Amino acid sequence: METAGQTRAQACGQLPVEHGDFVREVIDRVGDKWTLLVIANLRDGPRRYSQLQQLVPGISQRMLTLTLRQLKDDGLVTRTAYAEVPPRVEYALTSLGASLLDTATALIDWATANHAAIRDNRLKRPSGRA
Amino acid sequence: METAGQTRAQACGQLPVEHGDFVREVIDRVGDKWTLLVIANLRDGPRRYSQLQQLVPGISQRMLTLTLRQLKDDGLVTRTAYAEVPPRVEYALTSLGASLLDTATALIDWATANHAAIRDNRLKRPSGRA
DNA sequence: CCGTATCCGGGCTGATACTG
DNA sequence: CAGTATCAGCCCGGATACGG
Repeated sequence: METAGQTRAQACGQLPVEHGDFVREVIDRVGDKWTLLVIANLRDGPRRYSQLQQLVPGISQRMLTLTLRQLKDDGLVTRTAYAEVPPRVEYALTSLGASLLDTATALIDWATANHAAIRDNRLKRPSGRA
Repeated sequence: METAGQTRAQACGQLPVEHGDFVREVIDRVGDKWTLLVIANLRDGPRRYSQLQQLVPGISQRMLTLTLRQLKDDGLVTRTAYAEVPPRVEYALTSLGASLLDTATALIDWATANHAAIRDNRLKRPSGRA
């Protein structure tokens, strides 16, 4: 289907924004409330469930589980369960997940660098915002 | 809450993922359904309202307006209305918006390059997902 | 320790209709 | 052309309680 489609899409030097469908599908995933943060926290290697819960401040068990499962289903992380007495489960990025890590990091960096400016602007130009 | 607790959480040259708050606030904005696509479509210069509506396939008037207004409030785009007989309004990226463009483009590129792989993985490893 | 299941509310979203 | 207004639906996401 799209194996060759995307190749020629950007042949003109433009961004392949035209396939809003694919992009939105992925952005919707990546751009949801926690995914990016979880991925970013796996940058330094495998993490345990409880570790991630601490690393991502406000996340609930439900959301962590859901995010992790989704990530695993999408092939971005691996899940390894050790059948030990105190159960231990580790999550790690796959190569696919790692490839997203760069972009994710960039986005987080941008957010960190510019969130103050955004807030500032938002206060200055109230055009009906809540 | 976590007002002071997270501030000193890092300090070792790591990514500032610890400020999940700011990051999430921005990611939530940027990562919503349409923002990224709209921004990407402003890469080549100012666009008119109706142009954007065509450029972003499935977007509704409501969502385009909302996204645009939000973007304007956040200082990522400018809105210029020309008092002409057929009303004309143009939207353009600010420097702040342009600085996000790089990252946005990277994310879109990633999505374009890997959406097939993700779909593939999703079909192969059903752990309860559709 | 690592999840899962259920309840439930809020906000985002789309469709439609109307205005300057 | 470029919005605004309203309504109804759906999914996200948090809290809680329970299972392996």
